[in-house]
Amino acid sequence: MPKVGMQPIRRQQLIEATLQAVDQVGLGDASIALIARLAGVSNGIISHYFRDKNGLIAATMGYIMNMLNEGVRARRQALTDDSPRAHLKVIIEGNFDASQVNGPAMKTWLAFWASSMHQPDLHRLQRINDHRLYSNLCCQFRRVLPLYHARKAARGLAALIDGLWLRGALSGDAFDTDQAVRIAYEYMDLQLAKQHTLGTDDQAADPTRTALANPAGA
Amino acid sequence: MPKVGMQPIRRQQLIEATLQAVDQVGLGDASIALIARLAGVSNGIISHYFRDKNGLIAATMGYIMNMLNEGVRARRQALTDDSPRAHLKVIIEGNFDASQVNGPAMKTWLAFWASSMHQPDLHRLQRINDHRLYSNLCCQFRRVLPLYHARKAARGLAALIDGLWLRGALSGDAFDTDQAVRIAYEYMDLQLAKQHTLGTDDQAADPTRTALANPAGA
Amino acid sequence: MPKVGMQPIRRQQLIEATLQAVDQVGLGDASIALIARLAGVSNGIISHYFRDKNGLIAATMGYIMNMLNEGVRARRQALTDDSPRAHLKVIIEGNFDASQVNGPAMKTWLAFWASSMHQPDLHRLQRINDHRLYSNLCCQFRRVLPLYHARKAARGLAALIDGLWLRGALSGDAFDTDQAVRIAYEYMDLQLAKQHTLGTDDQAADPTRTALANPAGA
Amino acid sequence: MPKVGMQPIRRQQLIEATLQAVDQVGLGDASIALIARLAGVSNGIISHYFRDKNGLIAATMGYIMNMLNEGVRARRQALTDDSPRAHLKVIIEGNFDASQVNGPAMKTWLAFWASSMHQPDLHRLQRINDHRLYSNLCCQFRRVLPLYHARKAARGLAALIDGLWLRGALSGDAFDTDQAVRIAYEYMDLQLAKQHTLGTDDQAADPTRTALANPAGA
DNA sequence: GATGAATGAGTGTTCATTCAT
DNA sequence: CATGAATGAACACTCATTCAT
Repeated sequence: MPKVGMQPIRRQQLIEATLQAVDQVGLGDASIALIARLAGVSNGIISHYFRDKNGLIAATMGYIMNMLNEGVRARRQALTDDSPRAHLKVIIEGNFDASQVNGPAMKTWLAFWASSMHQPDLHRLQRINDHRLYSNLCCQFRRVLPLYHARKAARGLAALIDGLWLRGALSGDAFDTDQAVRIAYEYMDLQLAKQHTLGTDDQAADPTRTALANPAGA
Repeated sequence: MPKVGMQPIRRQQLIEATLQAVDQVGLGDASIALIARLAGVSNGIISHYFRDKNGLIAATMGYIMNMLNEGVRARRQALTDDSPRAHLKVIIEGNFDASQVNGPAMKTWLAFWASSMHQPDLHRLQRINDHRLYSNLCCQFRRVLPLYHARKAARGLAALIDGLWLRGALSGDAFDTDQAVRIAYEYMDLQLAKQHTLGTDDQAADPTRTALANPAGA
Repeated sequence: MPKVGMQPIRRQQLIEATLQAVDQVGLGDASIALIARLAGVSNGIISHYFRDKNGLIAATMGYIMNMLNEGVRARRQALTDDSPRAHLKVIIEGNFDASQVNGPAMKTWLAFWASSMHQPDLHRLQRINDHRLYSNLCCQFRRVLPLYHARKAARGLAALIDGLWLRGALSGDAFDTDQAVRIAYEYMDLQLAKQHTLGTDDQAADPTRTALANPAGA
Repeated sequence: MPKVGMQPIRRQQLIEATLQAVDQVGLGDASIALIARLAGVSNGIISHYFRDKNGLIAATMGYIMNMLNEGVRARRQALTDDSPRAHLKVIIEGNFDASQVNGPAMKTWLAFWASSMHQPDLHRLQRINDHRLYSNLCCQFRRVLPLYHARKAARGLAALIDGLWLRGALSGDAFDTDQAVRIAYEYMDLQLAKQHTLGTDDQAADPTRTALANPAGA
């Protein structure tokens, strides 16, 4: 029963079977045979749609990352308030979206991270994604904070988001999204509060720049 | 060249070879044959000292975790200042100890996390370790903060530490320990600063308890 | 050279290679690699058709047992005489059929028996087969003998058949089918001869029943 | 704690551990390590007392066979009646002695038979034992039967004894010694009864000789 | 487009054997 | 005598991949 236009359907079918397989047995034991069985297709078809197993895994990660970005994008579009705080909240919430805190997604992320340490193509994907979070956060903080502090705040908030996600994923219990979001909000607010004491003048506020501009310490 | 009393030497030798192998090719591709070759011993010896591959991996993780705990313990012992802030700094620094931010350790941690999602024994090890960090932090925050805030601060700082570590590990660049420590210190200080506005009286300070005690909002 | 519909061909091919391997080196040393080599296929194909080595061995035993049953069935079908004696002769002859007294079959049976002591699935197969011989014999003896004597005759003849087969197999020499059949016939006839002195009335003929019916010895 | 005169003790200790191991996991899985553990000694000692594993197994079989012969010998010594029937009963009973119908012995016999098909030294041991039973039976039958009939009776009774033993061993249930002995006795008596119709004159009684002497059938 | 037969290298693991202590 | 450390080949089994149909 060969059909035309099956490509996107089959691809989606196989990606979802991959997530299911990783959820059940982990990436290491998610064999082509298991994935094909879960998808209800033959082994051979995978190489037809995704060159090889790595291709399928990369596509699966791309799918999850796309879900993440979509979650943020959709929330941003629904936004009426254009304040930095509103935008930051959107980013935080998007990172704890239901699409990211379910079993298959969490297990796949962890496996992906481990693999990215040894597979250049996955590592590239990983860096892009990591940078996007930092960049989005930094961009918003920058609207109210001097560059140095915006960067530090963005680094901190990105790490806090990832850390909350990580500890939630590893706990084995259901993910407590509310608690995670609350902690992230608080950090965001503490950073935003600096705007009232610092201004946005970069040079005055950046201790490293001052130090570098005055190497003699005079 | 069989000798008696080789057990501790061989075990250490094999654990180090495992770290080396994981560093080079990842846990998934760290075969018994590769580890044995790196250790300069035969394949068969591994089952002699560690029942099977899982035993070796569990022992390797135990070794890394022990290094982490030792790093904190040693710093704490060298402490002259008994303040919560000093203790918290020790915990933060210990978590970014050189033994934890090198390639082999970082790759092993990531692989361990991914595996712990599907191996009950590793998961148990993982939960113990996660809880230790939280518990240590909470214990110190509790000395100056009401319980609710101490818990929240501990959860936040634990997540921030893990997140900073994670993003540093995944970056692929050399780990910027100073930057990580600085961001963690700042979070710690922001949380400790609450002690001047909150006191340590639990019930007054806990918003959830207040809300519950006053459900009608009167 | 992958083809469709190869399953029955390959299965038969592999079963015959297994018999050949057992004949050459014994079941203990009949490795997957050897069997595959004898069959002229790759190692991996075995798990494709028979889950694992046990599956192949069970299938091989099933094949031999089927040959045995077929041997009896075919002889029975060719029968014009419906007497118990004729049927018993058929069973005896079937058990010394050429398919059962050749090297591969004899060695496989012996190995199977030894294995059946520790493998529940093989043991079940073994019991079914053992019971079939007894049951078939008993059924025929029952037509002319009281139940108690029919059972005893069937037990004896089954044991004699198996014992003749066993000693023939272990001797190392070519199997002397004629001698074995002659001895079994004689036992059969000695048992059948009882019909003229006993009748077929169960209760009168069964010494155990008589004893039980008359416990006081009156 | 090296002692003198340990040899026979250690050998016996290891043979019993071998029987225990075969009973528990079968000969195929009875590793040196397991046997040594069951005996409470080190792996290496086995090669000290029995060249290698085959040596241990051969010694174990020799031990069981010796038990069998001892069982017959002891019963014969206790005999007051010197009749052929009494001697035959002794042989039958000895073959169903408690030392031969327990789990370890039955499993070891079966494994031994299977191995004897491919190991010349075990095969030799096996033939000697098989022949001894036949020879003992034949010797007694010969006292009252012509040679041809004595041989046939001995072959039949040997087969019946082995077959009863085999089916009992394979059944998985407790061995019903009484039933087996009863069936064997009956066969023995049926054969002995021929003495009243045949006499002991070989030539008159042997149908094959008669046939050969009279090839024309006149 | 889709199947599943077939491959063969690679895996973890077991194990009899050796031998320095 | 006795130990147990060490070896390394052999094992069953898995798996991504290929390809004729």
